[in-house]
Amino acid sequence: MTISKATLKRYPVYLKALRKLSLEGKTKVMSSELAEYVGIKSTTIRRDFSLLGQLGKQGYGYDIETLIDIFRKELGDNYEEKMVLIGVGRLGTAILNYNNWNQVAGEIVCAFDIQPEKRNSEPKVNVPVYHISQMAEKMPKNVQIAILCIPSGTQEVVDELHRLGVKGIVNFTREYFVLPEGMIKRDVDFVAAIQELVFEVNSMNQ
Amino acid sequence: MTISKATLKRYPVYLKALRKLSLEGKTKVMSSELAEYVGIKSTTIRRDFSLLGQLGKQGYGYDIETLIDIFRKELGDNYEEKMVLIGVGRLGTAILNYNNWNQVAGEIVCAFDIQPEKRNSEPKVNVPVYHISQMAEKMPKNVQIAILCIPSGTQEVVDELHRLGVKGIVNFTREYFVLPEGMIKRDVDFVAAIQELVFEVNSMNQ
DNA sequence: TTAAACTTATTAATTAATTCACAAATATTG
DNA sequence: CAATATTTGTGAATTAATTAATAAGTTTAA
Repeated sequence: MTISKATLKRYPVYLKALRKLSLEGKTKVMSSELAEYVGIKSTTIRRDFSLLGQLGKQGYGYDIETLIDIFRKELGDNYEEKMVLIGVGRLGTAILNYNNWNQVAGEIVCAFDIQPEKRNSEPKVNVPVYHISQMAEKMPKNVQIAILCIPSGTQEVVDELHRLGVKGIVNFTREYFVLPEGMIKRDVDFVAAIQELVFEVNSMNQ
Repeated sequence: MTISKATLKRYPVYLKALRKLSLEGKTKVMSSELAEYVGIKSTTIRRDFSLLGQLGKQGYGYDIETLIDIFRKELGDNYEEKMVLIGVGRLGTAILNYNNWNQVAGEIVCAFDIQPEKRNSEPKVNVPVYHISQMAEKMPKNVQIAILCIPSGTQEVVDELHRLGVKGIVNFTREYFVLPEGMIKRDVDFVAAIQELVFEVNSMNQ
């Protein structure tokens, strides 16, 4: 069975909401309740959930802890995915630190930059930083995901990552690049998000 | 005429690619060429473009500068949207600086934080920072969009923004909050992006 | 100048995603 | 314990988005 892209995008949203509800002391939730919480129709939620099994109980609802466990498993909390970060600038550093706070889908094990000495001397940088030209030698085994925070030279880096067997890219760069066959990426582009929002807000006005 | 959500999300992608092409010295582009570049089917591209008018010429293609002009106008480069940023931590500071680099859909005019004195003394913070309790007094006129980078207390801030007439939120927080009626938001959640990617990469493997 | 080769724009067809409607199961109440 | 009220899970129907097919306009080359 294959889960649709649209559904896949909603799972992290559900997990986030369920954690919040759990923190508030709730132990069960109905699809209609969750629907109001996350702004997704209850019937869509039930459909999405049902793809992972019969998670609920008729006349009752869903047990929050059970759901969280299932989503954690599905979304990777238990995969302990090893990741690398490329480009330890302000944004890259923000992400490295962010990584410590929360329950994330794995951990960043090392980073690459064109100024490794400088980066390594910064107290906020909490993983070893190697020169970007040493990716082939220094890339740890079984790294499937790279987080890209460099302002330029993206294509070369992506091609090298591909050669080294990296499968997925979380892309913070604004540069365009061609994604090699067999790789997957997710863009995290807040400038694009702002542009969309400006467009929508202004078309809402008139 | 109303443009679909899916199309709206692609416009910033096109703009980004067109700028890159322009920078490379190209002056015209065919939909099939652009398709390969951005990984979107050419027919989808033509359909998306056609919603904004007859932008191309049969047998020729599209003039890149014309397209860029049109997208800039549509996406807000010319709106000079005034925005505020809330939460001047590592991530917030990264965004403030990011804002300087690129052509963005407007500018961040001021920020709010719980430690305004500290933030104002940091050299990298290039806009005035006010205490978050002073939003009502210090919020500039005509701010429609707020960028949210706070780790907690989100709901209260969002409700206050709503009262102050802010229409759109670019949400970097991971906390869940209920979006007040009439507001729009865009989530920029790289943890969610990673989780999706982990899920997809691992289901790709087997 | 004309015909062949292209490329967009748009109608029609297809595929993907969402929502409806209701059966099946559970909980609650008198 | 029986009857009623809930709430999930899922086929069927609907709506949204993408892709195919092709008509109409441009360019190029002989």
